[in-house]
Amino acid sequence: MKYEHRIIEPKWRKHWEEKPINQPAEDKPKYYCLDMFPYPSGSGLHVGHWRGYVLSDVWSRYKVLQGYHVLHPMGWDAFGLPAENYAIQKGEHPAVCTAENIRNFKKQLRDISAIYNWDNEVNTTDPDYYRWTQWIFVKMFEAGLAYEKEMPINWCPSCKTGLANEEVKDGGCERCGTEVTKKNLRQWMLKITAYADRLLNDLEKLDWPEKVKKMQADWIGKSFGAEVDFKVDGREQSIRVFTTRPDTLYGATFMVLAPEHTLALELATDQYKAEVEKYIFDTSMRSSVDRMQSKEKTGVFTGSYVLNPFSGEKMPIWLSDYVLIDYGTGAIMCVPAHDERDFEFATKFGLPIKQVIAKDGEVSELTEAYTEAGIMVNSGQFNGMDSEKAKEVISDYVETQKIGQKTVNFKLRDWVFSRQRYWGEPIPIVHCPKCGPVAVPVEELPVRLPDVKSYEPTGTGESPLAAIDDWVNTTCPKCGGHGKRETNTMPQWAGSSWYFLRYPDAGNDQALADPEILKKWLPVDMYVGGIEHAVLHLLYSRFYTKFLFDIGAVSFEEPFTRLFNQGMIGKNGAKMSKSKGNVVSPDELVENYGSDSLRMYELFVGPPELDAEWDDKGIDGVYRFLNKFWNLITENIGKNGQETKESLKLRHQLIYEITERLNTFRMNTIVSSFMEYTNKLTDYAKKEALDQKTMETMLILLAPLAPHIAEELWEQMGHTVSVFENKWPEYDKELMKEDSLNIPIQINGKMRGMISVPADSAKEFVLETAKAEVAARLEGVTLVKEIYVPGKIVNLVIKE
RNA sequence: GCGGAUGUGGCGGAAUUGGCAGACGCACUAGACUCAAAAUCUAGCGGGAAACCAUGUGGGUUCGAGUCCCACCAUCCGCACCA
Repeated sequence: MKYEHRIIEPKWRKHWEEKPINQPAEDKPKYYCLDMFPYPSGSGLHVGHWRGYVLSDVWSRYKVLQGYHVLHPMGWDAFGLPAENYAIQKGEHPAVCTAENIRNFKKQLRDISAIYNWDNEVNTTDPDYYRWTQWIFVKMFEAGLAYEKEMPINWCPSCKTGLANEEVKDGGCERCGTEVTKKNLRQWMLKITAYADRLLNDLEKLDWPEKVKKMQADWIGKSFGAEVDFKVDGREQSIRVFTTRPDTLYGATFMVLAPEHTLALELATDQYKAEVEKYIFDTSMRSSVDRMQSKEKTGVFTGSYVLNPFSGEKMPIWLSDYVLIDYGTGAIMCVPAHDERDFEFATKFGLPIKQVIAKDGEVSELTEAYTEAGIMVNSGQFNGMDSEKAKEVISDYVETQKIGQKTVNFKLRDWVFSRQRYWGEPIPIVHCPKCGPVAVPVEELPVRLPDVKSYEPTGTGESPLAAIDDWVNTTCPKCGGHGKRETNTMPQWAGSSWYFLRYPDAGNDQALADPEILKKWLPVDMYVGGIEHAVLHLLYSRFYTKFLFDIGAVSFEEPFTRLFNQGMIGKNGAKMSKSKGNVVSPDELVENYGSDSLRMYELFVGPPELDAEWDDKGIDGVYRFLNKFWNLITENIGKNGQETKESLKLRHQLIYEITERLNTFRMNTIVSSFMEYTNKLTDYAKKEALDQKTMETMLILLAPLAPHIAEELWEQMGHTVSVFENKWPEYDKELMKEDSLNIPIQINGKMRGMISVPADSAKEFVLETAKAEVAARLEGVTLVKEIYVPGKIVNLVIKE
């Protein structure tokens, strides 16, 4: 007898839609389980997307059975480049394709019967939604956190838009891989750096994978040190550098400025002017990728000197592109003895190397930079001091001598927030010749995205919106005079940085969400999604949440309490993608095997946090299992089996296995446990019919994984309410115990036999039985030691 | 270069955290059923004739190591001149 997934799955899908399993109740605690929402692409969902969605659905259903009222919503990250590019390619308006794609995605999502709260659906392109995306921007503008700046930014020549630093990977565009160039553009920036410390410090509160926390911490890149002024020889001017190693100040023998440094040209003496000019020009022509790849040091001497405030020595000033203009002060003091890069530079250009830290206080011939801590030498009054201590002492000294100050530096840069593309939220700003940039009053939001004839990117640094004169020209909200609308749009991240706040109160037209409702549901208890957003979406969302906390719009500072990153699914050794032609669509699998089988295979394919290889044959295994399971239960319904010691034991062992593995997110082993125990119970059922309670327990445990089959069998057992009305069963360790134990016997750590003894046997008895079992091997040897680990193993140590 | 993760049969992977390595499944082999095939069922399935050898390699700790420690190799990921 085969189970008919084509009949029972639609039946229960319909049933759950009419009577949701996840009913609110006064006394139920809340649980907010969230998936990273997809952008609705034209190719639909593939089995890789399903993996995360199945995980979160299993988790949600488990939480329902544990008595929580679960919020498990879904929505659409529908603005942005992918949607727009797809629309351009199809020659349809993005709004049209997006709506169509959403319909398709929704149908697919329904097919796994994920218990999404569709009443709470959000769509970032809905004006009722992006009204609040714009509202947040206005609030940031009012707080001085959104500002305009003209500066060289990362520009993708293929996407024809500016990018945030976070969107550049290996010198290429995060979306399309095209090499990023620099372009001088007027930009809207968000001052995420104002939150650097909080974004860093609060990481420790989060139950997130260490890897993601570390990636964010490295991205924020906080380092402690000092800024120190070096007087230019023969001038009144001085140059400020940042260093994390004030302990090496005595060893600074030269200085290097970034070629873009404002003083670079000015410092060049007549003799060196031409060379300096050439170097500055050459550097400006090099691409960032080129600069990144060749680490061979280049540089040029300016002819000028600074004076080392500690040693008093004259230090030549050089220019080199290994010094970055946008970190620290764009100038460094060079200590070749104790910094690898400086050592390389000094060696190449024949600059002096002066050791000021030595391992044991003994100066030695350096063949490479000594970068570790040690004892101070050649450092005047600080000689003999531990260098770690000297960091502190010399920093203090710098401050008291008023030649600098202790400083903290971050790698994090402000967020380039404007995009020169059509399909995004208009930035709600009017440029007034008299008042400057003025925010559109919040009661006039949303600023709707107008229709436009050509929504293709212009590539000029202007967005397509700039071509719509009657939209661009407007009145200044402040003075009523003529003004022009901002024509840049927001990046895709704008809508996704706060969507999790909208779900619990998706229809609210008074605020982004009701504070009381937010208080109830937020923060998100479990957030499931891919690792690719480690420093993009996840950092931006944390920043938005902290800002909204500061203006009193929300009452918590971190949006996602727990994060789980599922691994990617690949095929033929590659990530699934349309271009590689290795995409496996779930639709056919649902049709042929049913959603229960697909769900279980998604779990069974491998440890959820690791990447996995899709095996087309693999789903056969879980399909066979579900058939076996079906047969086992249907054959035992109505047989009136009685509970036995054996069935009670197996039942409690099963509850234990499933519960513990669920709690630790070892989903692949849940499926194997289920298979194992189904095999055991099938053997058992050959002798003795399964009792009611055992069968019911099996169904409740299976329900989160394979809800349709569990629900159907539950009904066939005679129940009239859903299997999800049950409480998750509990196990009793006493009842799990075996009557007899199989104890392996080792001699000198090698397996030599096996005995079976009653579970409560005394040590002496076990050892005697064990020795009798391997008696032949004990003849003529000395027994040195007898080890018995209760219930586990016997090891006899002998000497020949 | 720096940092992190991973490494177990033909394949995906288990191993109660130091105690029977290879659970569970895929693939494969043989048998049953069938005119035949599919499906299903039964049995087998790391290597070796065996003693034994096997968890990337080499050491170490331990009565006992896939698990702990040291060194190395390979693969993947992140960062990449951040002073």
